[in-house]
Amino acid sequence: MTEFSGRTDPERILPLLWRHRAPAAGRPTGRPPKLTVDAVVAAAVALADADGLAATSMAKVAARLGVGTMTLYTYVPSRAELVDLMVDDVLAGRALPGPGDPRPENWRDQVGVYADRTRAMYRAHPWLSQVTLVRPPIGPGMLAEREYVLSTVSGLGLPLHRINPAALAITAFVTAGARQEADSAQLRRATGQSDDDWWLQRMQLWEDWFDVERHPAMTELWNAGGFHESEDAFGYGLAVLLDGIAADAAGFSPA
Amino acid sequence: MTEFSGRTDPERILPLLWRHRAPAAGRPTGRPPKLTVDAVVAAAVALADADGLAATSMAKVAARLGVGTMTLYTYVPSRAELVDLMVDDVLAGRALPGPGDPRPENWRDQVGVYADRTRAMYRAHPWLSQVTLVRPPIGPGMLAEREYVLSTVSGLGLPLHRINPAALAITAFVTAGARQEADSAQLRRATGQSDDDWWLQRMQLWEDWFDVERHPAMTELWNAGGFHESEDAFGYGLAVLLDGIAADAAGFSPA
DNA sequence: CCCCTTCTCGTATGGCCTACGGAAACTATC
DNA sequence: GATAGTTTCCGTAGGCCATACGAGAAGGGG
Repeated sequence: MTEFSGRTDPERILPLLWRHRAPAAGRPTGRPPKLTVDAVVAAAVALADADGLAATSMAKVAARLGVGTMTLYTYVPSRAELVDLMVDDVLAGRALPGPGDPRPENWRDQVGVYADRTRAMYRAHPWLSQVTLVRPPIGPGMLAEREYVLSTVSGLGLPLHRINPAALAITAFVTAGARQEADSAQLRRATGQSDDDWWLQRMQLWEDWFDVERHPAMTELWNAGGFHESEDAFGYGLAVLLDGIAADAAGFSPA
Repeated sequence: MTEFSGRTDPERILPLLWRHRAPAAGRPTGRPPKLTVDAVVAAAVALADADGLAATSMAKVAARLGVGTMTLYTYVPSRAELVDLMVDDVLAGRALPGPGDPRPENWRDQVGVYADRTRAMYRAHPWLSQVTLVRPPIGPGMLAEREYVLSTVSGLGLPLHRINPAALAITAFVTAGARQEADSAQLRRATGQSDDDWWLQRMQLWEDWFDVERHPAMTELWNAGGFHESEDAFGYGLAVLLDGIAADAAGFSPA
């Protein structure tokens, strides 16, 4: 099941995301902490990378750090906040070019940088596909992403009310592809079977169940070999999506 | 966390998906069953619709049917198979036009039918967004979807190796949108708070954290009002994606 | 040496899936 | 009507999970 980010108290999670410590005015001190928030997040990310998000229980993260389970609750209000912190951490890890940083000139290549790094992020942290991002952690990583993608489409000449939709469409498509790849990798690990083997195993039973009459388009494409030598669907889809956005923008430029 | 479909033994799940009973040759009979597979699946879907997939435990499904928990294991090998059956059931529930059934003439409208019914499906069954479909149940519902989407792009004149990628890109984009909407609906239910309220609550803390210098494109678009009167991102994105596919196909047609 | 503050973490509760195996319910046969 | 054969029903038990609560430990400042 998907973990739901975005259920966390903003007054508590925002200072954590931006790593603002409490003012600590009189600093009365007390027992010194064994850990830091960063150490907890890093251990959780490492565990999730290795064993998946379901295996990233509070008990296992604590064990990896050599402390008792309940100690974690000193650093993080609950597991939900920990997941938010993990997510923004890896989002920021893409290190997308900020304002003033060097980037490709062509806007399509700029989108390419975003797509490549996002795919790499999901490959390194496939558990990310288990966390919905409809209410994302409002942290540095998430804001850097929005800034970068918006900056790539801002100069195209789109009308004002289409700039954000275009950026969101690009993000949605890129993320969908990266998530499918991540889910695939996790299944391969969990089952020891590749996607190709999985489909092959089912193809052997294909003729028992497949009704040619009800699926003429599939059958025709199959017989013509159209499933075998397919182009990469996400590369193709992103290319034509960008074509469509560019054509839309061109319609508003002076001819 | 996402539930992983596609981990199920094909020899057991395929007959269930297609509802082929064992031959029952000598039919020795025995104690008559209280339930059917369909009844179990229907109860599980109803429960998931109402309370979400996490709340759809074997114990709760059994309770809803008035039987002991372990009784369910007579009908389905495990919870994983039950989820597969639930998924194919609701996929088939879209009742997409099959070969010979009436459908819009224009291919864009045909895709529109697919998009609208898929969105409606995710609205009715938001738990679907928790199940990855990279190894989907090979059942009637899933095959009907592939057949329909492929049939809409088959007549465009695309080269053979781009027909399936185009169909997959459409599915990926439509599904990504529907899933975001579903996640949003689930969060609204779980928290009692709409997305707008959620963002508003965080906007109030915006100035404490947001650095204008690092986010010039966002800032400019915000000040110009580009976030307020935004067009629907998924409607816009699907339109330009189809534009891009059509333009690609036109490049192969005789001029 | 004591107080104050902070961090540490054992225990306990209520849930989850499902392996196992005995009891129950039905038909067919004698 | 008894018995055998077959199938379905389901209680129990074990090993996971998050986290509320509160007692005790470990520092600094006086």
